Amino acid sequence: MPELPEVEILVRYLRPLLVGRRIRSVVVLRAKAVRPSTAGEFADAVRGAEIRAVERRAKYLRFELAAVGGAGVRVLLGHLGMTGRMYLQAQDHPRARHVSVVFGLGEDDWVYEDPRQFGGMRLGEDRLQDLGLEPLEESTTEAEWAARLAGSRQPIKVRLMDQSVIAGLGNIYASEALHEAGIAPHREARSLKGEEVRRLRRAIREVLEAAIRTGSSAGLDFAGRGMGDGLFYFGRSPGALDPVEERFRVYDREGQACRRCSGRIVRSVLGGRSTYSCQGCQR
DNA sequence: CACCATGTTCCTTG
DNA sequence: CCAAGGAACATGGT
Repeated sequence: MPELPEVEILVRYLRPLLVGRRIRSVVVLRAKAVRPSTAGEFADAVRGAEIRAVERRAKYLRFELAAVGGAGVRVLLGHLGMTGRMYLQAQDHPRARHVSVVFGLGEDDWVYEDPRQFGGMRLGEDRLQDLGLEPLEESTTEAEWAARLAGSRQPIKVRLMDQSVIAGLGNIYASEALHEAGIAPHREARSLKGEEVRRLRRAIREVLEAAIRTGSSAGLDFAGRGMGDGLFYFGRSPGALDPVEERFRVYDREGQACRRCSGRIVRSVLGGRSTYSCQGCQR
């Protein structure tokens, strides 16, 4: 479930369910999920704390925990990797196969599940240190964006996926944003004109906001057995439109026609990742 | 069996 | 120092 919009949607779902609750128990089923802490250290640090805030930074979930005595605030970061999910469910509910950590909240459990185990939870917020611009942050300036892209000979798409440059875009939305901006993904970052940087910045914002809107209004089933598109956990009724087809303009649409110009959508590989773009309207 | 997958980190090579 | 490429992580879908 992992790029910025999916994390934002998850944070909005979790926040009202978690803020004000106390973590009564912690069960670490996969030690790897809480590295570098040991399972014991992690559980001891979190048990008894009250959840004060649930936020997002880039693709990270950020939880503020207040210790029992109200002493200090501790930060817990979550990253979903490629397949991580989080949800609340009744305490006596049968546990899914790849659950990594269960936080007991009393009536129900806050569950972190991750089949591929590329994600994890960790104490402290060191990981936020080297992140680049937050794309939806209004206060970032045109000049900051331009400076981040100037000078680099890397393909613009690779640059967009570098979390120390702009934080939160992943493989899907990098392709989508470049299509929206009409810029070819293989272009050298430093070759973009001021006007193109402006367009790209706006396109990124639009694509991310549109994805958040779509997910927010989709009636997602966070705890369900994902039978949907692998991004959101839609239950899809037979004959219903494919949500991927509806939401993406280029991603995973190789060989199909562009909805904007009818050009061919092609797949290429940049930075080792599948990249989709329209031959007609991206240059 | 082969290949692909929303991410990040580490290592090697140039 | 930068950049590029590959492998690794672990599991599931087609």
